[in-house]
Amino acid sequence: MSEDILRKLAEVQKRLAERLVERPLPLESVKTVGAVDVSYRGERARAAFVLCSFPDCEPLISRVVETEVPFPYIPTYFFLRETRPVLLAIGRERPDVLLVEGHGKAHPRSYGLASHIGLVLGAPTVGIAKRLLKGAPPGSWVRVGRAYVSVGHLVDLDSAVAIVKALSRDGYPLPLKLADRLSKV
DNA sequence: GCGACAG
DNA sequence: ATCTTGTCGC
Repeated sequence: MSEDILRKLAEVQKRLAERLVERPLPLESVKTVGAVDVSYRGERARAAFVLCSFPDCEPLISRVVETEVPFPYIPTYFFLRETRPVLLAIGRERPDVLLVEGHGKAHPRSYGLASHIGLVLGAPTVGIAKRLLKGAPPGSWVRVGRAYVSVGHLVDLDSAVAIVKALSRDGYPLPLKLADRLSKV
């Protein structure tokens, strides 16, 4: 992937970031939560989606899909690689809020995978990552157990943190652990 | 040469 | 993420 292309993609990320909306998502309005994670087998990606009740995390629906991944993994351009498998796994399901394995606003250009998925679906998303990215804006994330939480779309950080805290089991959101396990079968 | 490195 | 054995610690 050429430097020129990446430079242009970076500009696209900055432009799309301006369209993200941050607003409260009352816990009382959250009845279901979704989670997506992706694993790899060579050139193939295996994405798993799990729909759970909130906040008790009872699994309601799950789906596992496998697809080609045309893009390599490039830090801060992660969305290029995982958008397709993630969207295929989600299908037509529309949880009240979706947890995505990867950063949201906690990104050098405030536009991680969780932000992109939220914008594409026009649905509330929260970014969850195990490690912090260097250029993340100060105050764009909060640590909940082992997870770094940041806003994706249609939710604010306070709401995102409250939601993740309610789903956290042994230091990590349970729905994501379920999706992670499913993707690795 | 040095630092950074979501998954 | 994935490749991979034993090993340290609670």
